[in-house]
Order: sequence, then C-alpha cells, then structure tokens
Amino acid sequence: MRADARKNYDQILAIAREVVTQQGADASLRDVARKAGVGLGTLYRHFPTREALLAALLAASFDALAQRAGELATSASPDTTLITWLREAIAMTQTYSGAIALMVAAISDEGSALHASCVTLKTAGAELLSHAQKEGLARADMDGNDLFALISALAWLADQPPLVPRADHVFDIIAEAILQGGTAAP
Amino acid sequence: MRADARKNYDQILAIAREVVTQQGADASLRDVARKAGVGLGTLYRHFPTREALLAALLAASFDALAQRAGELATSASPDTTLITWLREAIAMTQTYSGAIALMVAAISDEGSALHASCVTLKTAGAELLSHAQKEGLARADMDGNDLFALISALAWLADQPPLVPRADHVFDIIAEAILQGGTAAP
DNA sequence: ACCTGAACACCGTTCAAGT
DNA sequence: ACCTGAACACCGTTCAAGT
Repeated sequence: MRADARKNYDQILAIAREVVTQQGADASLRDVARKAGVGLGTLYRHFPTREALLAALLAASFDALAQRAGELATSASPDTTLITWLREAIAMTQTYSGAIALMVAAISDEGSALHASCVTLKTAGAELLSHAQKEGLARADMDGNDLFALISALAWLADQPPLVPRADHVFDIIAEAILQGGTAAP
Repeated sequence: MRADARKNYDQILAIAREVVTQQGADASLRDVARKAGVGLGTLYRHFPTREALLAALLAASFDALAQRAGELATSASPDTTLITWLREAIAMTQTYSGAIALMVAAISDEGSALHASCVTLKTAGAELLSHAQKEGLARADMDGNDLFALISALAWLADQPPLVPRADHVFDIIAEAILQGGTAAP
C-alpha cells in the first residue's frame, strides 16, 4: 500500500473507532469521512461496506476471544470456563452498539466481510460447549448454533437501554439453564 | 373527525399494514403516503410519529393479548398457561419485523405512542408469572421486568433470519428455565 | 379543518475527473 | 495508484399555501 493510502486507512480507522463508539454501528459513514478529513470515495475504497469497516474495528477483539477459547479448551472446570467466556464474548459485542445485528446477518452471508470472524467466534464457543458437555457439565440438547443464538440474544438485550438493568440477571438465568442437565459426576 | 379525514386515516392504516408487513417497522413513511395516495403531511397529521402508526397497527393485538392474559389468570395449570401466553406474545411482536426494538424503547419512554400498550403487555405477563410463582411452578427469583426482557430477546431472535431455525429450541430452553426451581408440590 | 407538496437537511453509493 | 467531491436517488420532518 502506498504511504499516503496507508495514512488515510489508519486515519479513517481511528476516527471511525471514535464515531462508532459514540453513535453505534449505524453511524453516518459520511460523517466519518468528513471528520477523518478524507473524501467519501477514499473511505469506500478502503472499506467497501459498513461490515468491512466494523470487521477492521473488531478484528483484534475477535482474535483475542478465539485465542482465549483455545487456551481455555482444556480447562479442568469447563462449566465455569464456558460461562466466563460467554460473558467476555457478550462484552466484546457491546463495544459498538448495534454491532450484534450485523454479526448475526454475517453468519449466514459468506460474502460479508464479517463472516469469517463470526464463524470463528461461533466455532470457539461450540468447542467450549462441547468440552463441558463431554464432562456432563452442560445440557446435551444444544449445539454451537444454539449457543451463538443465545449469545446474540443476550448481547442484543444488553444493548437496549431499558433492558440493561435486567441484563445480568437474565444472563445468570440462561447460564444456569445451559449448565442445567449436566449430570455432574466428578 | 371529518369524513374525508376519516377516509384518509383508514386508507393510510390499510396501506401501512401492507407495507410494514412486507418491509418491516422501519419502512419508508414516504412510501406509505405515496401508495396511500395522500400527501406526506396528511400521514404526519394522523400519525405524528412512527410509533403512533405502529401503535395503531398493533392496537388490536395488544388488546387481545392482554384480554387473554386476564382470562388465563385463574388457570388451574399456571405453568403451561404462562408458557402458552409467552408464545403468543412473541408471535404477536413478529407481525411486523423490527417492531420489538420500538416496543422496548417505548417501555421507558412515557411520551411514546406505544408506551401504554407495552406497559399493559408487561403487566399482563407479570400477572401470569406471579400466579405460577404462587403455586410454586415458576422460579421465584424473577419478576415482570425480567420476563419482559426475555420476551423481547426471544422476539428479536426470531426476527433474525439466520437464527430462526434455532428460535423454537431456544424458546424451549428458556421456558424450561422459567419453570425451573418451581417446587411443584400438587 | 384538513390536505398538499416543496423545502431543508440529511443519508448511502457510484464514478468521472483530477494528481 | 490513489484521491476528491459532485451527482443521483433516496430518507424524515416541517410548514407555507391552498381548498
């Protein structure tokens, strides 16, 4: 990449991080370009879609979560490990308000710039769930897709201001339900 | 209301029902006015906000749900009654895609045209929950606000195409969790 | 009373013209 | 190669002018 292009790319990303943090994932891209001091076409050149921009903003977080899942995959207490990771995954999606809807859409759209990251996240969760299930510590009647759906729903809930006060409690209820049905025979 | 105004009101509502059914709660109001054959100002006169239009579209459904809750309030099996009503409530919100987000926002906004209906819905659910709890058939550590949050999350989930295949199963898991902890001593 | 539609201030997206 | 910004086709909302 040419030096001036690199500079613009970085500048757009930095400003986008600010704007999207404040206004959410549906912030005006025009506004981002304006504040970054670049032409609208420059933003579109580097980030052809809103998903591409969000993917770039969240890339590090996705990687960190997947890596952490890998580290935890052999944990001695896969039940608490799973729940802890779920909490972290949900916290990640809340970095940018409204991001979860784009992630969910991306999971079934292979053309989306967010697709790969979301699949990685889903897979990571599925592995932790599977580990807990093998130890009899999580209910057997669900899989990675169900877990992804639950994460999404909880992330959305925590993103709705009127529901925020209930988010933690609802999380606990659902976490308990996931671990429910484990036969727990040490 | 003058006869011509009444006619416009009905026409707007009828067209809005079609358009919002097809395009969701964030459909273009301009488009509705155009298809209804009225000026944009006429639509705004009758429905000053998007919430007002949605409230009018959903009014009958809200009433029906609240009334049904009243009828079921003295049911002999308050656990299955509660779950059945939850299913109906979620189905109602799905009449118009994207409606649930507006409902959630309205619950804490007394100025919203949707506020009263949403509060009524929440209260109706709270009563059914309370009834089940008194019989020891539902977990005691939740209230009407938690139930409203769960309904909202499940309604949102069922509104995301990639998650639809998991919606029923996730509903069952959560329904079981709500009834969990009931001591169930007949 | 009620209706109309132009006017205003925004979008997202594309693409010819520049360097 | 890369950047710019006008152009196009849309929004939501308001409000003067009409009947």
